[in-house]
Parts: sequence; C-alpha cells; structure tokens
Amino acid sequence: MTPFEAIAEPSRRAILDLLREGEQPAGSIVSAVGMSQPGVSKQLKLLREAGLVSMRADGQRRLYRLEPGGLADLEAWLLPYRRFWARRLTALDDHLEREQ
Amino acid sequence: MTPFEAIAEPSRRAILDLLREGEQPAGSIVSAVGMSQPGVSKQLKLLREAGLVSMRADGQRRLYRLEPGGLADLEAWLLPYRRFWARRLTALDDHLEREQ
DNA sequence: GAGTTATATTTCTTTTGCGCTATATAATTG
DNA sequence: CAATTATATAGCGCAAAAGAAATATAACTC
Repeated sequence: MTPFEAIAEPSRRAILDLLREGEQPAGSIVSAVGMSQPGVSKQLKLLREAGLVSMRADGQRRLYRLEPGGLADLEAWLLPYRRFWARRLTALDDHLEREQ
Repeated sequence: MTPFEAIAEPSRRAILDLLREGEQPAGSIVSAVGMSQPGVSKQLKLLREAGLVSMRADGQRRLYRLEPGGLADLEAWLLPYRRFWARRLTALDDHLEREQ
C-alpha cells in the first residue's frame, strides 16, 4: 500500500493524527477510534506496509509510532503543485499591477 | 470524493501531473495516459467532484485545468506532521549537542 | 441535414477494500 | 499450568471502485 492510498481512508488518518501525540499501544488506539480491535489491527498493518508507522514490542503490548519521513513521497509529489500555484499567484499579481 | 481519495489512484495523479503543464482538452489527456476515453472521462468527473480540476467548454472540446487550492485540505492536514517532524529533528539536534 | 469528431453517460464484470465475527497466538498472572 | 489480557490473523459479506464496451449527446463540417 502506497502512502497515497494509506491516507485516503478516514480511519487511517485518524490513527495517524492520534499518533502525533506520541507512541501508543494498539489498545489505546482501539479505544480512541471507534472501531473493532481487529479492524484497528488491520489498518495498523496497512499503515506499517505503507511505511507511515512503525511498531515495537513491549511485553504483550505493541507500541506504534509515526515513522518520520513516511510522508516524504507525498510531500515530494506535492512540491511541484506548490510551485505551480505560486507561479499562478505571481502571474495574478503581475496582472493586477498592470491594471492599476 | 475527497482530495485524499482522489489522489490515491495513480491514473488520477497522472492526470493532475499532466495538467501542471497547463490547460488541456480531454482528448490530449486520453492520449497521454494509457486509458480508454470513457475511463479518462470518468476520472475527470471524479477529479472535478473533488475540486481538484475545473472544466470549461471550447466548442466541442472540454478544456481541463488544475483548480488552484484544490489540494489545500491535503496541505492543511499535512501541516502538523511537518511540525511534528521538525520538532523531532530539533530534539535530535539538542540531544547530539548535549553529547558533544 | 448527413456524416464526423469530441466527449459524456450507461451498463456490465471484476476486483478491491472495509468492517465485522470468530479464532489463533503470545505474553502475563495467579 | 489454567485463566486472563493484548494483539494478530482468517474468513465472510457487502459496498465501492475500476476498466471496458456500447451508446448517447453535442458541436462542427461539408
């Protein structure tokens, strides 16, 4: 699963948002998002496959956290769009200036 | 369809990437991405519903272009993650400095 | 107005993905 | 070691989405 597909699903975005607060055991995530335990477990697996989160074992618990750089591909894809819009705004500014 | 879902599909990202070169008639998009004409038409409709592109008629042709700000929601969602990682890097820097 | 071009819509089949329940695994406690 | 807790996996039903073919619509040309 690509990061693009991973963030398409609201429940996965909710999990990621939650993990911004810091590392959390799977159980806390289940409590936070209103979803069944197996459902959360499945989404966590997909998020791991997408490289957006990582896991470590702590006894019987599994601690999940955001993977730094997991959204790098997404950021990289977005970059030229930011440039595109910046150019458009510049062009608009120029246009408005010429009209004055 | 949300922008998050819209960019999940590779063919739709290809269309968006293509439109960064400027406004294009539907036919050019069909030629560029290797997909059937109805398929492209369907994806263009979804991209419009997501607010990522807009269309104007020019005779019998339909000209599509990127909608500025269409990815704003996505950018807004990403913002706190950039802050999150910036903090992490700062914390790492601090740590390394203390070790010196 | 008949034929042609450009695009959209409909319809169908197939695949994918979500969320659930039930079950398995693995660590912990008594 | 039996019972409990934490998490993962398997299997299922269903809804959504993708891709293709066929058809419709609308504009243009002669």
